[in-house]
Amino acid sequence: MRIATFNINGIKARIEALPRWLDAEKPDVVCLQEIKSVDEAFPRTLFEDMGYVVETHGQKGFNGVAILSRFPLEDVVRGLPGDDSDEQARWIEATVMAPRPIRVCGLYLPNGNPAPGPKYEYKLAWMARMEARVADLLAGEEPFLCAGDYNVIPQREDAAKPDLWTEDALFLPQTRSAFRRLVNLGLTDAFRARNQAPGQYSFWDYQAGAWERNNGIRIDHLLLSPQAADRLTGAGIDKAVRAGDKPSDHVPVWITLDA
DNA sequence: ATGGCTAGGCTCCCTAGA
Repeated sequence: MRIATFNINGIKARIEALPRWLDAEKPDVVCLQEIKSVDEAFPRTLFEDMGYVVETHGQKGFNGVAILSRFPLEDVVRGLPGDDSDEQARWIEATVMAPRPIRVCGLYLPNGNPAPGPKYEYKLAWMARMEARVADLLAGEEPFLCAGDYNVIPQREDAAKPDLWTEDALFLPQTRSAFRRLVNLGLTDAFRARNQAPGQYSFWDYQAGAWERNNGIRIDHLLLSPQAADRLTGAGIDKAVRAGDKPSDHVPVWITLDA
């Protein structure tokens, strides 16, 4: 089973590129971020006609997450628990009813720039809430994963020019520390478990020829619970998608699981 | 002093992204 995460940077803008990639790679489950659409405007029938079940958690203009799945989705939760006043659509979770079911959490973690400031405080608070949610899920000792745009560069080798990011909310020590706390609860960074080579990125800025110079960062991650990691058979980044027509600034990152 | 572009709002410039 192949499970992917893809920040599409707008469903309307990716109305051709997303189906093109789905046709080519045929992932079983996809967590989408930055759909930038309300639920009613999401072109769900396009994906239903391709054999996917569609669950969205959108909002007007910005943010917005969704899950596409070839298997039924059950027990859908929209919004990250822990703060009823949070109106940003950045979290959706559901149980994928594959032969061996797995809980999938799709997330779009706040960017946090400029730091310091209220946006950075929101990012850190959001990460603390996610840590609490993950701790709850771990207590269940069931397979689950958290897939999405974390807006976190975990290590120097995850950026082409790490020294340019030292003051950035994606790479500040507090950000990386919060990410480590999450991982150290007992999750596995699936891509790094399978591939230790540097220079492998999931985002390239539209500006300044970042793609042409391979000036990228690795910020899209799939973190696996122990019971999910037991089944991990592969992981990769669909880098070529960035060179396609009208690309997102992110590319899909995927894993394969046993059965 | 500086984000070299892209996307969406309800626009003819603004916010936001990373």
